[in-house]
Amino acid sequence: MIGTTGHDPEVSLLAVTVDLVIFTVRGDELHILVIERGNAPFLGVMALPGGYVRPGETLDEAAERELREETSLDGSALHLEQLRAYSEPERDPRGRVITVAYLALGPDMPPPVAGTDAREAVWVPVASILGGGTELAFDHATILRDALEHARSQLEHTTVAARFCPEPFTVGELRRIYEVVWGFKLDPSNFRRKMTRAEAFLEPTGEQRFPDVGRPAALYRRGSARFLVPPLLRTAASHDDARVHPG
Amino acid sequence: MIGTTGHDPEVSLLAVTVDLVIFTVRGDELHILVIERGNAPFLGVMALPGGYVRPGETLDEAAERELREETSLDGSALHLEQLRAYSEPERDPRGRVITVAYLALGPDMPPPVAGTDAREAVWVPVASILGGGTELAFDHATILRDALEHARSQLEHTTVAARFCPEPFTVGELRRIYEVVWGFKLDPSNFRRKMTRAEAFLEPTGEQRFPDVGRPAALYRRGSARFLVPPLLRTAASHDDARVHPG
DNA sequence: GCAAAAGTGTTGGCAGTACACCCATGT
DNA sequence: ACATGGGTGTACTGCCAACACTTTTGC
Repeated sequence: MIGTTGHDPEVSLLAVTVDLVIFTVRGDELHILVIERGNAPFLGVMALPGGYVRPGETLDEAAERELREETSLDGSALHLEQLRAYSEPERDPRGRVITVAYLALGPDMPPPVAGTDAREAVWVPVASILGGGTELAFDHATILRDALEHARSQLEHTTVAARFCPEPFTVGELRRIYEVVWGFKLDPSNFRRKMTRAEAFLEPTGEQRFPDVGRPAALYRRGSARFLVPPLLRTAASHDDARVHPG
Repeated sequence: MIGTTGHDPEVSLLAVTVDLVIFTVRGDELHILVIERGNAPFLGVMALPGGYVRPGETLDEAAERELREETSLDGSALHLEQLRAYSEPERDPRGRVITVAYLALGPDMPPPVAGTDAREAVWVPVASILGGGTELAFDHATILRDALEHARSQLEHTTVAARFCPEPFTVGELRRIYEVVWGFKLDPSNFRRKMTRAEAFLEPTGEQRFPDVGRPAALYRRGSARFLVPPLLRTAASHDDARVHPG
């Protein structure tokens, strides 16, 4: 059915963009990097950073390029991963544009650069977007919801949570990442047991950090493992109460 | 950095295709549907079914259309899910073509249609491709590997395995799906316990099936649940061997 | 024909493990 | 206040045994 001529298929060309969902943990809230649009449509509305894929580059390269432009951090410092493609014909009022969404996780970063291009980038709490306090352009709210669920799931089975922590870090800091992303408290004792028993997840430095208050905490670096075995599952029991973000 | 004119961004248009990894279980082997290419490049080489995305349709619609054309089954009978995009500039020798891969799971289907278009579709054991016995065009072998790993992971956490079974089906048939896709034996007792206890996974019909040999088995239909809680994990212990009972 | 064996599905029990929950202690 | 460590009861699961139901085989 493709190519009714039987010779040259009816190749339709599409505009392709990449859009980035860049998560970080600031304070006790999950944040995402958004830009204020400087052009129509959605002039002045917040949107995910992104841009068109250039002829010679892969999608991964385009995502890394956009990430560098927005955060002035090289991709090696962050976890960057393709999410999925979004292709609703009406998702962009200018015409047919499909986008490939990427998920990026990183430690709390320096204030985003705003000088190199006309767009102003800001960190916004994810809760204020999902709660309706901040609108996102296009279908970017849908992409954000998918990215959040994917990130929450990734924390169960992989070691990416450590990418949120500047090295070296304590077990308590890593636990706070889980609590902020998942939205509920974890038992410190059980968490420590699982994390330290997981093979090649946490690599002890032998040093300690002395906080303003409380017992000193052992410091760790990221290990070589990419998967967390056994996984740390979000069980039904975990959701009981103790929401980090009530209301 | 996008749009050096500051007004009209340098929009590059790309050819976009969808490619389908259609899995089914035939006998005791996992099979995939492939077509023999009728045009250059890779003339005569096996490839994943797929085709160009048309201007008005979403990627999902394009994937469903290709699926219908190749299997003469509507999408409602199969599980169809987007995998990810592949975008290496050199993946297609004709020029820049990015593809979005889809994963389809379904019961053993009627012989694929070969008359409507010039392409001949055949079921091939996955093992013969991964083992090197059958070559695939483009980067389709990579896509297949990714799809297989994704399918294996999906069986752990979701109820998609039941999509391989024509209704009604027995617990033993469902267990064989897991064994074939994962490649090792499962304990019948434990498997039954987990599956029947999972909420809304298996819906008893009250009927029985009388096999050629052995005790009659209770028949079930797919329940409404989409996720399998608690998950059925591929633990290290499960990989022991292909034997049910050691010794 | 009848008994035994073989093959598959189903049920239940036992033991080891993992985890949620709680408590204790160090700094 | 927080990190760390340990202990206990419960739930889950791997392993195993027994039983149920049917067909096939042997005599």
